[in-house]
Amino acid sequence: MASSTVEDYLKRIYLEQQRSPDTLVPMGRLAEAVGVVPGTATTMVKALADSGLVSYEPRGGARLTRGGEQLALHVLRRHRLVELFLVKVLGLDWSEVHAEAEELEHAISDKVLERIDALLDRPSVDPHGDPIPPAKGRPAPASRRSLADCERGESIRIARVSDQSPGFLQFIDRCGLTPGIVATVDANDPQADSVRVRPRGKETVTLGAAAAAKVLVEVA
Amino acid sequence: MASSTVEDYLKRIYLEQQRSPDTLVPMGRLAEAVGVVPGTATTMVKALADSGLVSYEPRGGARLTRGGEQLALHVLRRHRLVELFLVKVLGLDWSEVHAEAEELEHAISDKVLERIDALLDRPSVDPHGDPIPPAKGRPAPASRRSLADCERGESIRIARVSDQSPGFLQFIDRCGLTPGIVATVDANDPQADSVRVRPRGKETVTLGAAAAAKVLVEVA
DNA sequence: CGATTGACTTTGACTACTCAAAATAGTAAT
DNA sequence: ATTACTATTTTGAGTAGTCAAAGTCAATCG
Ligand SMILES: [Mn+2]
Ligand SMILES: [Mn+2]
Ligand SMILES: [Mn+2]
Ligand SMILES: [Mn+2]
Repeated sequence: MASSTVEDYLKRIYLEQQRSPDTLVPMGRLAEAVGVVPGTATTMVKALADSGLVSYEPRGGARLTRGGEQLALHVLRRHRLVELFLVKVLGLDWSEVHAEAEELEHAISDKVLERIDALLDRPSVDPHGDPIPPAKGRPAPASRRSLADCERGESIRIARVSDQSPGFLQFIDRCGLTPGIVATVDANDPQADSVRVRPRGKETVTLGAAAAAKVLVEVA
Repeated sequence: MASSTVEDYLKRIYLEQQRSPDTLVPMGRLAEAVGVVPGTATTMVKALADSGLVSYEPRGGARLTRGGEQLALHVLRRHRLVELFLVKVLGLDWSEVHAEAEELEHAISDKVLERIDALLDRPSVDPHGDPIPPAKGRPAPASRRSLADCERGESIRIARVSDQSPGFLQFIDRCGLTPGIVATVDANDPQADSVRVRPRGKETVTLGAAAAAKVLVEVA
């Protein structure tokens, strides 16, 4: 059985790998993501390599093996199903479920997970729009296009919000830019470093480029 | 924050204390209950004593302090609410929820616990008939009288089953002796070391004294 | 080329938890 | 009052995970 520490490392490596595919995840990045000092990450990754869960190149970085990826996806599946469950069944706010799921993802058995999946009617995305990995196999690739990449006049649908911090999620909520919503891009001025967007039926909002980059979209 | 290990020790001490009130819990008993060797329990209990959660008398045993008891009750509340939740909301069998709750009891936040409590409509007993400790204060004292203590002809109600092992619970289920059921005692022969009992609307069943002692009752 | 810099690795130490096995202290029996 | 038995405690060692700080590597820059 993988400890919850190991599960968190694998999940983190997976997510970092998604952000820049075909590259090794450097130890500094991983340490930052997991919340430890770099030396700790090095030590841990060497142990993971010994268990065959990652491959490790000294001074290069780490990459998940097939086995490590499967485990990471299983953790991610638990995390995201739990998040959706907390929102849909227990009525928590989408801004607070990430922290809850961070613990619960390690305590849910396969049996309970299956019940949750059934109760939610086999959902495919979590409250933040992130794809829920299937019980086996890889998840559908998620949108990589953000509001910051949109042209003026485009009509798009909000797909995911890639920042889990409660404050940002609450802000997005107030703007009405939650996943699923259709919106039109009123302006995108690189010089002004900002994007103006109008969610259907709501008022126009202006986001700085950094914020806009955290809101992923798909064609409406 | 108390680790899950600490939480389990405290819970175990509490439960052993319930079984024989006004006595210290000896280290052998505690070690057995927690699933470690006696030396480990001694070490741990000394650490708990240093944190003020238990009082410890060498070669006597341990007892919870007020603080330790509160923590133990909080863990027990989570454990039992989770059990009921798993049965009522996710449809698991009462014979399997104990093992699940053993993990989940350490991962549930106060907020989630409150939602579960509300969703279940502030229940007072878990699927095995054990009282759910209130958010603050002590739980109602549970019945201590067992089927083995009943007289022939008595009409009683099954209150709790004090053995959480799946096999025993499934057996009890088949007999129809689940908590809440009313039954009449057909015979209780100390010589035969067995009790015959007839659950309302079901067939008479015969239990050995040891099994009967694990089925707690109250006046019907 | 050599020096500087910044990321990475190594080392040593610490906390939390555990077991095996030896030492000890009561208790019970001779 | 010894002796024997049993529960408990102590000791020594090991695993998992972590940090601080010192050491190393390699890329970059003068
Ligand atoms: Mn986690
Ligand atoms: Mn999410
Ligand atoms: Mn537990
Ligand atoms: Mn129970």
